[in-house]
Amino acid sequence: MPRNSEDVRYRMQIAALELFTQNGFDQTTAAQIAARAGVTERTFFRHFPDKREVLFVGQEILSAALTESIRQAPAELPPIAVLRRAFADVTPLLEGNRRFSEPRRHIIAANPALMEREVAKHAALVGVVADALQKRGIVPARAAFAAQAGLAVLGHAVDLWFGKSARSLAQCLAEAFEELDLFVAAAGGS
Amino acid sequence: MPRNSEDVRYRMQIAALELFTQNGFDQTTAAQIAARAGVTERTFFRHFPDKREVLFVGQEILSAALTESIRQAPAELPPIAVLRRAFADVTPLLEGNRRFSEPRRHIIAANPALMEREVAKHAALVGVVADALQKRGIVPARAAFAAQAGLAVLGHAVDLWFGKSARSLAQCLAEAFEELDLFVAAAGGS
DNA sequence: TCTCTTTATGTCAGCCACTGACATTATAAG
DNA sequence: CTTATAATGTCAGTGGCTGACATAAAGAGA
Repeated sequence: MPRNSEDVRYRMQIAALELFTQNGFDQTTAAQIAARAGVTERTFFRHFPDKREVLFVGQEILSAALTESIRQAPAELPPIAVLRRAFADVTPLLEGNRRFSEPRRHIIAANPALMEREVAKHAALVGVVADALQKRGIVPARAAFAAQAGLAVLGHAVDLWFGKSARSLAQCLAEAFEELDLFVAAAGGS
Repeated sequence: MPRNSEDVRYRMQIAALELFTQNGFDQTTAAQIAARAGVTERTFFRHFPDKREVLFVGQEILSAALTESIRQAPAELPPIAVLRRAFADVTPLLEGNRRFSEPRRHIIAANPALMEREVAKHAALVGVVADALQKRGIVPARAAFAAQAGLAVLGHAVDLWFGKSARSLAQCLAEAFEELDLFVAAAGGS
């Protein structure tokens, strides 16, 4: 019965990426994005609660995927191993989205309001992951800490991946976890 | 030569707190705040870059005070001790602002857009503190970690302080640091 | 093929956050 | 009592975002 709503949504995301890259976020109006996608401004705001959110829809998919992987992990695994596994599980998802997430990064980094939203989304993701760990019986404080540290590692891995190297995301993840190990080992000193 | 600009700014902050508490953030217009302070909407936006910011001006003072205390701390102190000292230094500042920070908390907690700003400000504060620690010769990774952990302790202390107890902020800080010690000691197990 | 129903979209009016440009006041220095 | 300076007032305008109602697309059933 419904129209092809997914398609419209996708076209608006693409249009937004193009326009934001060309002219910047502030210089692009919601009406322009909608027009390029062949719809009306009103339709834009029916799909996205605000103009910024057109850049952050993928985050929820990642959030759900991580939660699911954590839920299904073997019961005997310690928190860090659970996260390692979860990150490996979402690797294809992240790799498939690189085309979009790379310009997205530049757009966000260039705009304070978008940085604000990004930070908030990150905090929310940390909370979701911490909750998922808690449901495995891990005490809240340790779950929160593991979530924070784990997502820091994931973020670092993605940073490496977006660097000019040709390494795969899986390799970058392995490197990032190794750096964490080195850091923890070195901290034994003081 | 200038008019009493500080006074106007202060009146707008008070007016905003009152109106936000009474009617909520979204239901209060910038023009209403300005009118209650005896000025124009335009003047409001000359003092605050946006409507939310009227609730976040104190943050910069705290940020500056912390940075200064960290800079002046004895060279031999380890990061956590530096932060402990800095938090003690800003205790009177925080205690003097309790009248405002308490309603502020409720207003912010009730509004997602304000929570977003709060999270961003917190992240910025962590960055500033980490920088200040770095300038004392602490390596970036450890400085960032100490800043994050330290501000978590401070936040927890303030949470305790805002609880229904009659404890002083200094007492709450001591308790929060003790909890950190216990947590670290317990983590020795795994 | 023709309804009929459901859902997405179009249209329109309107509020409010925020800004630029220029005029006007208050304050303190002389 | 001037006068220079910084703060405020005034006004018009843009754009984000919303509610209400009308319209169009697409599938289900006759």
